[in-house]
Parts: sequence; C-alpha cells; structure tokens
Amino acid sequence: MPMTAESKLSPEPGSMAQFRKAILRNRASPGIAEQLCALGTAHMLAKGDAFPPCEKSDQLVFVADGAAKFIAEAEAAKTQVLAFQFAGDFVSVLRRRDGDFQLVALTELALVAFPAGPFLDLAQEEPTVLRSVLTRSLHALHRSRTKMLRLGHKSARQRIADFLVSMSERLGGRITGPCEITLPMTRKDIGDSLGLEIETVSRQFTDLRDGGLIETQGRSIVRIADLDALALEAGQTQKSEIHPQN
Amino acid sequence: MPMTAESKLSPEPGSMAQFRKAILRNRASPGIAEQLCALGTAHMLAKGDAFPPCEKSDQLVFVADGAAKFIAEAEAAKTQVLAFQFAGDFVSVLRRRDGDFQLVALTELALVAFPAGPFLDLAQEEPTVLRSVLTRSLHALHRSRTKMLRLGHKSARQRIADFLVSMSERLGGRITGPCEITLPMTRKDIGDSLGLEIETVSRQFTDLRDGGLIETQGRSIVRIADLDALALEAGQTQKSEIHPQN
DNA sequence: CGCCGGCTTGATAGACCTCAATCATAGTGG
DNA sequence: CCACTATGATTGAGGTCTATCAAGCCGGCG
Repeated sequence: MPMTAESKLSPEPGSMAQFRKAILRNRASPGIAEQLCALGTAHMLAKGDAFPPCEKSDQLVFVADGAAKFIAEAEAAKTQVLAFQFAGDFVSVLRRRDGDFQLVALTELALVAFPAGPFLDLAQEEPTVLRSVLTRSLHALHRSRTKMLRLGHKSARQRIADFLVSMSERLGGRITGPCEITLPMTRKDIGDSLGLEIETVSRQFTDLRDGGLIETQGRSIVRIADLDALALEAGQTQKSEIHPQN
Repeated sequence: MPMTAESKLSPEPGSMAQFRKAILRNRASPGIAEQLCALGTAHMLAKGDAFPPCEKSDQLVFVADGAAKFIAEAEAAKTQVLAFQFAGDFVSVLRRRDGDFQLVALTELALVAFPAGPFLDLAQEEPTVLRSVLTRSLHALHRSRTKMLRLGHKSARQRIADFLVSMSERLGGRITGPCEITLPMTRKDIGDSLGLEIETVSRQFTDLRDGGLIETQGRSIVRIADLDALALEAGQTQKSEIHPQN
C-alpha cells in the first residue's frame, strides 16, 4: 500500500508542455507564459498516492495524464468521492476547515500544481488565461450540479446507468451506440461517488448484465451494448419493466 | 398562481446600484463599469415567478434582493433544488440540453441579468472584475461540493440538521449559539434540495422539536437553541442516543 | 501455484418512500 | 372583523429499497 510519498518517479517533463497546450494555448504572451509555468511544480504520483501530501494553501492542479479521484473525508472511514478527474482537467483544491479535500491517483498520475493566489495574480495580467480558467470552473460547477441531480431523487439502478453513460463520454469519447471502457476505479470508489454501498453497486452491475445492457470482462472492462438504452435507463425508467403494455 | 410573466412590478432601479457595489466595487474603471451595466437588464419577480421565462443563451444573474431557488427539472414533476440563492449572490444559469435550469423566486425578487458571453468579453478588459467573478464561481463550486457531501452518505436527520445550520449562517449570520431564522422556502423545497420527501422533512422537524433542539412558530420561523448542538447532530451523530453509557 | 484484496451473492433489518387522512396556516371575501 | 377556503404541514400505516452483516468467489500478482 503506497503512502503519501511522491515515490521515486521522475517528474515527467511532458506535463508542463501539456499544461501550456491545454490552458495557455497560444493565448498568453511568452513572457507571462514563462512566469506562469515557473509557478507550477510537476509531480508524478503512483497509484494510490494522495495530493497534496500536506498543504497550507489553496492549490490549482492540472492533470496531465492518468486518472484520479477527488475526495473529501466526511468522517471516520467515510470518504465521499466528489468527482473523477482525467487528463486535461484543471482542478481547484481548496483547503477546508473540517478535513481537507484530496486528489488520489487511480492510475499512475502526472500533474502540475500551482499555488492559487499567485497563479491568479499573474493570470490577471493575461485576461484570456483568466477567462479560460473561469470557463473551466463554470463547467466544473455545471458537472457538479448535474451530479447532484443524480444523487438527488434517483434509484441505485439509475445512478449506476448514469455513471456508465458519463464515463463512456469521458473515457470512451462516445455518447451513443456501443462502447467499451476500462474503469480505472474500484466498485468502492464508484459507490463513494454515487452515495451507494459496494454491495449495491455490485448488484446493479449484475442486474444490468442479466438485463443484457452491459457485458463485463474482468474487474474493469465494461462493454455497453447501446448507450442510448442505458441513458434511457438512467433517465426516467422507474418501474416500466413492471408495467409493460400487456 | 403567478405565471412566468414579469408582472407589473417596476424594475427596481436600486438593483443595478447594488450590483455595482457588490461586483464592480471600485475595481473597474468608470468606462468599463458603464458598459458592463449597460449589458444588464434589471428584473423584478413576484413570488413564484421563474427566470429565465424563455432563454436561448447562458446568463449570469446577480441577485439584488430577496430569496430564490435554483432548480433543474429532473423529469416529470421531479424537480431538484440545486441551491438556494440570496441577496448578493452571482449565479451562472447555463442552458442544458435536457431541460433547463431555472431560478424561481421564493419571495419578491430583484435581479440583474447579463448575457454570459458579452459580459465575459467585456470583463476581460478589466481583469479584476473577471477575477472577482472567478473567485465567486470557485466558491459556488465549493458550496456545491460541500452539499454533495450532505447528499452522499448522510441520514435524513443529519441532512436537516446540516440544512438548518447552513441557513442560520446565510440568513441569520450566525454560526454558533442560539439563532432565529425565517425560512423563505416550503418543506417541499427543502426536500427537493436534500433529496428527501416532504413527509420525511416534516417528521425530522418534529423529531428535532421533540428533542428540544429547535422550536418552530408558524410554518417559517425556526428558533435554534444551540447551533453547536445542531452542528454536532449534522456531523457524526448516528445512533449515539441509542447507546448511552448505562 | 497460492495468496490477498476486491468482488459477488445471500439473508435480514431498518430507513425512507408512498398512499391516505387530518390539521394548521395564511390569504380571501363577505 | 370574522368565517371560509385552499394550500401547505403533520401524522399514521404499510411497502420497498438499500444498508448491513456474513459467507464464499474470483482475478490479478507475487
């Protein structure tokens, strides 16, 4: 079990380049771009490692490669997964009073971390960059709210179906038709993300498999026969299978 | 039952002034400030009215006075309250594919609406304003995530207690000791916000009253004896009252 | 090949939802 | 000013879904 040490993995130099490409694009003047990059430190985390290991200030984190879960400790041994993050995401990790947020690597993870204050001070010099960050944070807010819809009034079946649909979009890049994805997270992570217990997650996978909506191979590979059918399941199917028109 | 018409209420001229004070402060140069304000249109909504009545583009909305619920239609007759908004809040109302977000007035409501694109284009000229908007959106994201914690692994009792604590902070301005608040929302709104049914909400209020933690007067007035005790209830008390040390 | 951690499956209990009826409150009109 | 009415809130009974507890079962890794 890896601890919160940043291992002996070399801080992948490509990470910073990806940050330039994704966030700075060609929006920032070379001078400012250099200064922004100088603020960041690249990290390489092994599966299971947490970031920040220990932190006193707010951080902005760019995920260059890999997958991570963004978690909050609710109370003793009760963690809540707030979001899954993948390559290209720009996450704001604020410190909290009651137990902090953490970014935990699900796979080998390349990231670049910036102190929030200085980064924003500097970005102010280059409004296009600031706006890009704003746009991303508005999208994150949108996703967070959409996720709240899932947690609100939905059954376990609906939550899992919805989860698979959104993972297909983010991991498989597909929103319709068939799709095969390799889930980087465990059943427990999925449960913590959807407000379900691990057993319930497992049962729903079994039911979806029995219903012919998905196939599974090993622990991680999920083949979805038809994303539209799954989306329908996630959307409004409550007990329609109990009331067929006969 | 008021429809989504903006009534015959006069568009309170003070709204724009409040917007200047809260968002522009003295950060923007007079020229830009004028242009920003020119983009906005002030509205006055009666209790129950919805905004936007019909909309094709993303909006940024400043709440000048009153209380509102920010909702999303999950499906037929299943609405989810994503957040409650009060005077001073700056909300981003994005359009969605599957049923849009709406801001619904809980009291008489004064607001100023801006088209998101043009507003941000202009704000880019004045980075301090853009940053202020960013900071607010990061805070909204933080609140949204904190709220997800509530919806995640918490019991009805804990959710209601937590709701009352956070309303005391936002409405009563208190985070400790006793507090009296007047809730602008119905039991149904509270339920839609926490993922609970109206009956469950009611039962929890009754239980809290029986437990001496709160007093109620009429439908809306809640007197909290001790916010710290209530926060404890929201935090980790699971079944501690079932296991006293005897 | 054998172990360990994660996953699946089963049985049970409890929390919350649903349906149904009554009550209270706040707004309305006589 | 008071009675009336409609809407929201409360209370009760019963059912469903999910959490919890308890075994086994795989799958990946040494």
